[in-house]
Order: sequence, then structure tokens, then C-alpha cells
Amino acid sequence: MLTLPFEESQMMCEPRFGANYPRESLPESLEQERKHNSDRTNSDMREAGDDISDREEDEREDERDDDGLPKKRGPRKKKLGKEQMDRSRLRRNEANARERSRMHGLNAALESLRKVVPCYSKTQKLSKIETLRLAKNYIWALSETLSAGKRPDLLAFVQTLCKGLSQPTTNLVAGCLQLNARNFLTDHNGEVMFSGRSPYDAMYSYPGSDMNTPPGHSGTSLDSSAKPFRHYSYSGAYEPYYENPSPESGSPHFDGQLSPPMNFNGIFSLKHDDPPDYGKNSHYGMRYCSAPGRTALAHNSMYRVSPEARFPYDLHVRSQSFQAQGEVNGSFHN
DNA sequence: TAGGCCATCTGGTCCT
DNA sequence: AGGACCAGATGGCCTA
Repeated sequence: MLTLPFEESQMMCEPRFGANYPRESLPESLEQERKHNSDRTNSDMREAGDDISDREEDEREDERDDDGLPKKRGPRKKKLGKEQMDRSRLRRNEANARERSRMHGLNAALESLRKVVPCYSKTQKLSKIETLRLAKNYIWALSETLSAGKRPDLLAFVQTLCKGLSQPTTNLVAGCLQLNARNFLTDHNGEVMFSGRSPYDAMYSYPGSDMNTPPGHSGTSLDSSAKPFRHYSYSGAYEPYYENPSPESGSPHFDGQLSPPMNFNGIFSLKHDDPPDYGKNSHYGMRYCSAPGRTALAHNSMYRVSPEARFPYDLHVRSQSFQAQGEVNGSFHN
């Protein structure tokens, strides 16, 4: 079961999400709106448009065809009296204010989501759609990692994260992980491609491989320019666990009590605007955002890179038995 | 300048 | 009846 870790929990549990988003008292908000409207050309145009449409309506009434019949046929709008017009306008404005408030609530929730998916950056915000996609991929990747119950493959993890994302976002995510973004290419269908060696080739040695050369940096015959891109299939990784062969096919189907990870940001937090000091940190970049509401699990990180490891090829699970899961669940199930 | 993203307005529909 | 939700339209801003 997915819990709501942060401050949105209350908001999200409301039957009408966003309904309780702090909004100005309506009369004030209307006052503000009027003030606001005076600053916004958009609204100016709307208001002006209303005036124009009213005028046009009146003018159209005067338009008649050759037979002298009004050009505008069919049921006519009832002419509203001045008071009714005002009341209608007032209600419309109130509805606008509510709608704005609702959207602000939605955006606030989205902003919170941005903070708990990888690569949160205040300066380079993910778009809404990319945030949702990344969040979905993130949940999928974490779920897969948990259910696999074994050492995760960082490259596969990142590729899952990047699946369906735009190239800039893919670059951002890859950049967050300090992977060579050039290794992650997105084809026309949004499928993540890998140039050069496949992640598995990179992860595991095989005859003829050059394990000293990172993918994308190969100076051998495995050079990406000489070798066609290999499509990295997810089906092999996911099929054992889910009915759906890939994240794009929908959400994983959980039979029973397989909870998606709660908030793994503490485990796998990647902060774009806070680059790690690679030379000094053996825990390479798996930093923890200090955003409010986050539980620091720095010392319990699942994802570790051993000091001697050449990132990103040797990513260790701290505990094969996933003790961290319990810790995390405990941390987020207050 | 085109395209992407976003905020806002708006009218329709559904629900309480 | 009124509020929430939704989708379409529109215009502004930014970037390649």
C-alpha cells in the first residue's frame, strides 16, 4: 500500500482533492481578482471580450437576412436583466477563483511529487508531464527492485526511470546519476535505447569485453559508432514479476501484499543542484535531500558504491535481505 | 519564429 | 442549487 508520506497526505485524502486548498475568502479574492485583472492583459482581454461579445450579441440581433429574418436562429439566450447579469458575473468570478485555487492545490501536490522523485531541482524544474512520467517509472523501478529481492542494476534502474521521458529529461536523470547521458538515447517511440554496450554487457563480463572501458567510452570494436544501437528490452526483467511486460504497459499488478516502496527518496535521493564531491565521497552522489519532511536515511542507504568500485558499474545493495525496506517503512509509517 | 509549457478563463457535467 | 471536476480555448513566457 502506498502511503502518503508528506504534508500532502491530508490534502490527498480529502474526498475532493484541492477543495481545502487554502483559498482567500471569496469576496476578498474577487477583490484581488479585480485588482489582478487590471494587471493581466489576458483578463483584460477576457473582460473586453465579454463586453465585445455582449455588443456583438446586440448587433447580431439587428442583423437580418434578405427576408428580414434574424440571421441568428434557434433558441435564443434569455436576455438577462442587469441584476441577473451581475449575479451571473459574480458567480462566474467565484467559480474562477475556486478553479484557480484548485489548480494551485494541484500544482502544490505536483511540486511535492517533484521533490520525491529523483533529480529534484529548484532551478530546473521538470515539467508536469515529465514529473508524472518519472514518478511512474520510479515507482515501477523501485517495485521491481524490491520484488526482485536482489542487487539492483543501476543502469537498468536508470533506464527504467528514463523510459518514455523526453531526451532533455533523460539527460537530466542520467546527469543526476552522473552517467554518461550520451549512453541513453530515446528513440521515436520514447523507448530508451542504449548506445554501445548494453547495461548487462557493461555490468557483467563476457568474452572479448573490455571491462576497463565504460560504455560510451569504448575505443575498441565496441564503439557505438561501429555497432548498431541495441534496444534494451525490459521484458526480461519484468516478466518474472508482473503480468505487464514493461512499465509502459501499465502499472504493475500486485497479487497480495506487495507494497510499492513508500518513499525511497531517502534511499535513492538525487539532488541535481547539489553535486556531490566525487573525489572525497565514497558514497558517490547518493545524497539525501534535506527538504522538509524527508527522513534522513543516509546511513541506511541501500544503494552504495564501494570506494574501490568504478561507478556506476558496481552498485551494492547494503543488505541483500533488504533490511532497509523495514527501516524505510518504519520511517514513513509514523 | 515555432513549439513547448503554463496559468487562467470558461462552459459543461456530475455529484452532494 | 452550488461546488468540484474536466477539457477546450487562449495568450504569455521561454528557449532552441
